[in-house]
Amino acid sequence: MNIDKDLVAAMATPLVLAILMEGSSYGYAILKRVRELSSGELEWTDGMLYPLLHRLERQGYIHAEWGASPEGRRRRYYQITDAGRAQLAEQRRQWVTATRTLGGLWGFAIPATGV
Amino acid sequence: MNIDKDLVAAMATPLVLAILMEGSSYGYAILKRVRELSSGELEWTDGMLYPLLHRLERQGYIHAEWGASPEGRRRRYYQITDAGRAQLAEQRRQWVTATRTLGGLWGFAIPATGV
DNA sequence: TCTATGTACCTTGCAGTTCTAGGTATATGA
DNA sequence: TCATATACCTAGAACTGCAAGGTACATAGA
Repeated sequence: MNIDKDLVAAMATPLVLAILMEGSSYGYAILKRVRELSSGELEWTDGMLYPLLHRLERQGYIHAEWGASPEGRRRRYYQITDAGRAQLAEQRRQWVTATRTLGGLWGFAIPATGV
Repeated sequence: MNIDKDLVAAMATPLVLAILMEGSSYGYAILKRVRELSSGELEWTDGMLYPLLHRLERQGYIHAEWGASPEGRRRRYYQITDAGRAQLAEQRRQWVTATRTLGGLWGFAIPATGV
């Protein structure tokens, strides 16, 4: 399928934050989770993800610290912060608004109970 | 509210094409329709819209011709083409996919019947 | 007749972003 | 010892979006 560049950009931040809501994680695992969640339709490269993680950290939405895998390879674990949770809620609200607007023209709607 | 830059970019093309599905229109009117549809939450400037219209025309999704308002002012009327209708359907499909992916994490879903 | 407001369209330029391409390193299994 | 998977990082070329600025005319009101 291949999702449009603009739509991928719009999804990037909420997707990473939402994944970190499931529990702390690290770059390589996030990359695999994205592929899994989108059934392979989102093909992020690591070169796209790492700069995003750095930016989210700079913005205070996530917090990072070094750890290690069971085999001893270094990993940089990320967890979502309070600011990140607030940001995610805001993005969710915006996404719903956008989908409502388009949905009105397209003939579908997000159920009110889901919002 | 103020919607995020990336989300605005992702909505732009489908929104314009969907508005033109309602019937041919022109720049200034499209701008007002966008405000109306989003209940004022999307504040596009004309400096954003006109380049977009030109791009969509270049891509063959819309067709333009000069006309005039009842008062005699020139207007550039746009109508959606077959390619534009196909593109709109594709974008709709992508939007639904994206919303499903995020919706799975966020706990809402687009009803299957609406797709 | 002058001014303000709404209608209507257009483009340049640069500030900002993005992601491709390239790099490092280690564990495991064949 | 070679290939593959894991794991992370960055420089900078390439792109792009949109704020700002420009033109023009109709109408209403002072």
